Amino acid sequence: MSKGSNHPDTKQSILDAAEFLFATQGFRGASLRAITGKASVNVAAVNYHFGSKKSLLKAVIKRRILPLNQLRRQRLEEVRERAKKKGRTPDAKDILYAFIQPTLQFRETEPGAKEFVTFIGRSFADPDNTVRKVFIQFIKPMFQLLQEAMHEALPQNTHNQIFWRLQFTMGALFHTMHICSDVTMEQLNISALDAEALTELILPYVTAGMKAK
Amino acid sequence: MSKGSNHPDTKQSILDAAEFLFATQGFRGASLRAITGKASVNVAAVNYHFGSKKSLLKAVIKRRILPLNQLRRQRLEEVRERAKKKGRTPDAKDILYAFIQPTLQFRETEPGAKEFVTFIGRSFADPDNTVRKVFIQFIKPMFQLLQEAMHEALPQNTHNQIFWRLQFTMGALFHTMHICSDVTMEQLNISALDAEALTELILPYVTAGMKAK
DNA sequence: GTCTATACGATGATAGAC
DNA sequence: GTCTATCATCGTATAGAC
Repeated sequence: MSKGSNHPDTKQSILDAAEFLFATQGFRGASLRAITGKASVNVAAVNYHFGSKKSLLKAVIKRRILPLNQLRRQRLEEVRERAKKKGRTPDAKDILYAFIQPTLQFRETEPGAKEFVTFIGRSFADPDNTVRKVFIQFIKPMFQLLQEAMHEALPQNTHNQIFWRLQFTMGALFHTMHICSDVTMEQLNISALDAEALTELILPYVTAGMKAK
Repeated sequence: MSKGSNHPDTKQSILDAAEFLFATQGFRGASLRAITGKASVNVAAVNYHFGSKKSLLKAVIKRRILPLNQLRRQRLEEVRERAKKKGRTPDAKDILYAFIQPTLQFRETEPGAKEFVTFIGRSFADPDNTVRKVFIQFIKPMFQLLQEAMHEALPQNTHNQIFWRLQFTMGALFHTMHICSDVTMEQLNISALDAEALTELILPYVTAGMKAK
């Protein structure tokens, strides 16, 4: 029997290993050799299946973020529809919940998702331009949707104000997401919290922030 | 005359170049060759003057953060003293202003500080453990001071609540700091704001967040 | 088609001779 | 202080085995 061949699905193994290592070591810090080593496949397998390290990054992000974005979009639409039926403007808190809850809940849905959440929490601040670009590409349409919905909820606020306050909200959320990585929790001496507890902590904060003054 | 010798201060030149490149390319992305090239000194000068790349990082951070932390500490003390004299508890907004205003203002104090602010905004989320560790080491005592002051301002809130809300605040602030880098501003199509405008935007948000419910 | 072994050229940090 | 050598490690390309 050979060393590590006959994988049920090589691509999947690579994606899983890459997701974990990107999250813990960063895009630059995770070498293809480390990734393929963890996945027990050959070094060249990445280039065969994905073409390049950059394309692998895109695949890692895409696999998780497309379903996540769809869920967030659907939740947002529900909030807007419900408000419309009542002839009212949507509530800021409901909009924020529709975006934040699926994000934090996602950690607990399937194995590996935890690492992914840490990773995207860091991506926006990643020093590597490649990572930031790919990430912004996926978050941008979601952010614009959020902006529109929030403008309906807070019509008295200027576009500029809503834009920046949503940025602050993203900052708080991303920070929470990457702080919840095992390594960082240890460095800061925090005990673990589940998605529900985290949501209950962050939601009043960001809602009050958005509605301030 | 030789190519690049006879620097007024080699160490200073290296620190400046490293600060800029760490901020724009990240710790891993900025090679010693790029740093010494930008500083017009020999490749080996870093190892001669600082010992290693890691020690250079510490020096870069230390140079700016020690005076910044002292200023923040002093501002915080002033707020607490002023409240004590009046026989009242300090106001949450004043505490947050004492921490945030010097941070954002710092960008405009001296050349190079702008890059530094971007850099520390990113450091907390840096995938490289080295960077995170050094950064946490410098921010931790400041955070604890903030926590104490905030507990005086909001005695009805639990320690856990104050801890997390301050984390959200840090998230919003850090995100703002690294978003204000020239590259990211371009990627997001935002126009530049000065420290005063930014402070006026973020302060109501984080204050309302801290006081929520 | 899928996967492995191996090699290539570039670039990384650092150390020793001067 | 500088110059140069060293040695590890990077992403990627290729040739061939199953």
